[in-house]
Amino acid sequence: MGLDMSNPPGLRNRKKEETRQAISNVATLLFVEHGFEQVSVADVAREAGVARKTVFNYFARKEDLVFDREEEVRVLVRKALADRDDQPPVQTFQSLMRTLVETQHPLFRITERPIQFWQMVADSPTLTARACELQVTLADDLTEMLSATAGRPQSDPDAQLAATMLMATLVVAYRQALRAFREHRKPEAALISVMERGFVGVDAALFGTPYVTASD
Amino acid sequence: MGLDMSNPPGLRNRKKEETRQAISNVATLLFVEHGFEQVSVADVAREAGVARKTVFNYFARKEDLVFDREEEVRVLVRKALADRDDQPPVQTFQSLMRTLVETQHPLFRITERPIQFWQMVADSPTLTARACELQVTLADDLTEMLSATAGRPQSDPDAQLAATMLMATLVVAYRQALRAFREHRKPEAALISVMERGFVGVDAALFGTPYVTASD
DNA sequence: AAATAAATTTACACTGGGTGTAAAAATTGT
DNA sequence: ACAATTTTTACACCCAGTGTAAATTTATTT
Repeated sequence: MGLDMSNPPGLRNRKKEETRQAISNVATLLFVEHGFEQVSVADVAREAGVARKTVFNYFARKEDLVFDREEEVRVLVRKALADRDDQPPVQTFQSLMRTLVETQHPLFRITERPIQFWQMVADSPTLTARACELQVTLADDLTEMLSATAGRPQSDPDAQLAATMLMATLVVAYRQALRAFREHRKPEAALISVMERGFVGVDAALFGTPYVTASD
Repeated sequence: MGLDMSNPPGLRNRKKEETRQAISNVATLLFVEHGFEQVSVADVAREAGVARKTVFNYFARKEDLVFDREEEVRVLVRKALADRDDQPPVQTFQSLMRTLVETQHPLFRITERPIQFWQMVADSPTLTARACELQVTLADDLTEMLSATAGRPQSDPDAQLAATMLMATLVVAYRQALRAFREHRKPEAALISVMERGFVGVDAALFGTPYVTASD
């Protein structure tokens, strides 16, 4: 039946998913209220009614209690690159981002919720550091996807440059959107403005490579 | 006498600088030989003939035993931006980077030493993460320097985009240079190739802003 | 339904990074 | 030589994260 091959129901797997969610929810609540550094993993465990070890059983690092949606983004990008109709890969990626912003995709819309989430991140050196890590991980993944899509060797310099500049652009665009929101200006306008500028830059930097130029 | 206001000699200050260096040197040796994660701060302290607390007295984090030259880069950039002759700031920065590479500045030349240094970093998740952090810190500092130089408000979106894309470019360029070195190709060629591409992108992205366009 | 196999939770002990405190040792100035 | 200041040290903590083996829960087999 299901489209969800990854989770054959069964009592056991359902409970696993439930406790995982329970722990994650409790953690988020505590972190937002008291700050990431002020809440220990032991606190989270106690509040979730579970052993400390169980928390680490589900989340390798404390920071993973906060960041656990990277994979969704990766899937979106991979799918878009697979479905593209002989448009160059960088253009495909750019279109995807424009669409996600315009359609207010849950992971990209700027509302009160993400604001306080990123405020919590900004208030915690540990979380800020982890966010940096995730950014370069995503850039590396994007590098592989781009080079694979263009039939180029892994870690092709052009792909790496494209991916890193694209991620840089998105990070700055998102930061400016959050800033705009706090200052009661249109966040989407700020986001798109920076994003389009960045995209122009990427296209210029990669001009002549198969990442921005049609292959046939 | 001194150009070095920061260190009035005196027996005490001299010894401080000596022990700091001693600890740092011992640490680097141990880390390169056995790997960052395999060597504990207690090991470093013992080998340096000093108390564990003393190590943390000089270096706030274990990673700081490895990365302690960021400030030198910041100073170089600040000086170049101050000395510029009404060239737009982004161009000044780009010229500085070209010069540092061409003149084989100690912090930028690609030789056996940095290779094993960065290999050690690559082998350690902790150090890799810290390197990411430093990258965004430098980008933020560069943002401020650029916007200040152009007489714009702090955290100007254009400055932030420029700074972040510039840092992204440099990181990719340096990574490719290391890669070229390992594969017995000309590292400088690889570095410059990526760097120039990135600079073209930055100029295109920022076209029309005071960061790449002459002010008078 | 009972018994067994497999996976999960838990208690416990441990390593290592990092901090606070107060005493001991060393440096400075008079 | 003595007093004031700074640095080092020993010691006692807290917290993140890991390994292990026992206990508990779920799945499977007969």
